[in-house]
Amino acid sequence: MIENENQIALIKEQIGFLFDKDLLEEIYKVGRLKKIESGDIIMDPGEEISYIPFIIQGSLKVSREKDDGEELLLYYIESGDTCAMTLQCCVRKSKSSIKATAMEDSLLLMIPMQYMEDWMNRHASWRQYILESYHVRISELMETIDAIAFMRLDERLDKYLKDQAKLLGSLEINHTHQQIAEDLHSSRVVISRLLKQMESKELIELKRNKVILKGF
DNA sequence: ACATTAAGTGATT
DNA sequence: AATCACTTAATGT
Repeated sequence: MIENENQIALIKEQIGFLFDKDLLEEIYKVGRLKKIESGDIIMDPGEEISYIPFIIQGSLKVSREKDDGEELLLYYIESGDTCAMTLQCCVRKSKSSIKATAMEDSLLLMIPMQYMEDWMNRHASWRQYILESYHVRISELMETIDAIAFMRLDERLDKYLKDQAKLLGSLEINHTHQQIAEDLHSSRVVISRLLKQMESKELIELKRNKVILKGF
């Protein structure tokens, strides 16, 4: 049960417009808030899922992961979003096949999944939200598939940096070359070289653990 | 000062 | 574009 005035105000502000009043009341009743820190893993492949997470504040990165730890970034989710893969898991009562990591300190609203079906039947705004959410997610998946299939790695890297900056609202990206390589499913050496190239074109500035975008 | 981790580079496939 | 092998630079203890 969420009773704190400030928390309710915050939820209302971030996702209130998505749902009708009755549903919001129910959300306050059964939901609970969870703070997570940058880098925390929210969901791991194979994990049973018993709640649906909504992002109230911050952002998560959703990636596919092989058993040997190799990764590929699928898309990001931010405030007002939920994770489509989670929804799918709830319906089919299957296990997660993706990994979600916090990109910054974030706040999640957790809804136990047993309400899913009931709300689908009783609340039009919930139905619509879920449908819309699938739609957006699929579009984003398409975009990353296009990027992998049709873009050269240097273009992908450029897009990656810009996406990252936009999402975090900062031109300073605090990632190591290794982490960037993992997101793009490439190797550290290759990323280092491409970044070096961009630096010599004065597009970016390189520091340890940091990439600074210039002039966008 | 030393160890550890991140980043840079030439050569090879 | 990836991998290897090695160097150099930055940072923590």
